[in-house]
Amino acid sequence: MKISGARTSKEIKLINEKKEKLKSFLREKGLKSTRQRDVIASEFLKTGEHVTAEELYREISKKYNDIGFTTVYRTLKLLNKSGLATERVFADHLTRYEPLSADDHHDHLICMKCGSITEFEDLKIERLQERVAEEFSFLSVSHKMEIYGYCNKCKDNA
Amino acid sequence: MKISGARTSKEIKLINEKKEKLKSFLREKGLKSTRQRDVIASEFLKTGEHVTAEELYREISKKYNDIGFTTVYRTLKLLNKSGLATERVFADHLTRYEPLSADDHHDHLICMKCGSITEFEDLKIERLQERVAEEFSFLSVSHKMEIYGYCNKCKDNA
DNA sequence: AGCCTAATTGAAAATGAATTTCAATTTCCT
DNA sequence: AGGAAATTGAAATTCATTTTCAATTAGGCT
Repeated sequence: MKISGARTSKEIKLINEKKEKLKSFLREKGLKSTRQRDVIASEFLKTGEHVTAEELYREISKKYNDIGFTTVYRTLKLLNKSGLATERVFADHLTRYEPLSADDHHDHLICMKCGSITEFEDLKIERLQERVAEEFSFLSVSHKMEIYGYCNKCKDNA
Repeated sequence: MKISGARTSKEIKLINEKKEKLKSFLREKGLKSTRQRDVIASEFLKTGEHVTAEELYREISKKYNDIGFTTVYRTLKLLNKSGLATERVFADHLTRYEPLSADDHHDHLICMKCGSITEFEDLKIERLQERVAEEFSFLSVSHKMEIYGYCNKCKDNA
């Protein structure tokens, strides 16, 4: 999990934009900006990965000892509602969150041995999905696609 | 849930073939054929739907009052291992099972309002998925794809 | 700056699906 | 039929998720 480390100024700018978006969302809904929400959003946006509430909580606990699991859990739900995160459930049944940008529609390759999750995006597949939905007169809102198997590292040992 | 009702002789034949396949699997593994397993497999294969263990248990309870939930649960796991069922988790986090034929690779359209699940199959998408896997030197075993949105009935009321 | 109300926090409890335990029962091999 | 091994089902357990509730905090309003 990539929590900290060097970051380009572009990445930092994006994160700050997202944090502003969260603040607007809170103001709009009459909710409050708190230190906890700020810390959790920052750490979450920095990970860029598919974290569970538990994982993010443990990571945050290393730096802050006064932020509880429940708050991390609730803040992730909040980020989801505000459009900054998506909630996903893979085959292990755990709820994972990942930062979401408006125009990003990626899918996942999931290694059944080491559990690594690799993202990919394929516009042709997207278009075919839209066509399928049309065919069934279905109004598509979102989709998910996962390919399960063995990653490059694990397939040799399997 | 389509549990009973008129069935073509072709459907009946297919179900019987699958039940034979289960028996071979049990024999092969040194496991036992029991009345419960037979009833559960029959009812499950007849549904042809995406049932949870709970749903199938309730359905079976209408006819049989001596088959427990645990046995239904365990038999579904067994059917999964024997290749007669697949286990799937959709966005509601529940584990669902559906009868599986060797050459059937379908995906799902899931209505976010009424919860209806429609199957579809698209060979072009399949091929593109394989191509993506190759690109990442990933050995693909299975995939799942779900399109979430509103079905024909629900989209008008939404 | 202080007040006040509503929102937030976090520990603990509750929920609920999935899984395991265990004693009684059943299968099926010999 | 006899016996070892597998199966069953009720109940207990596990574990992630969600809710509860009393104490705390944010931020609009004087």
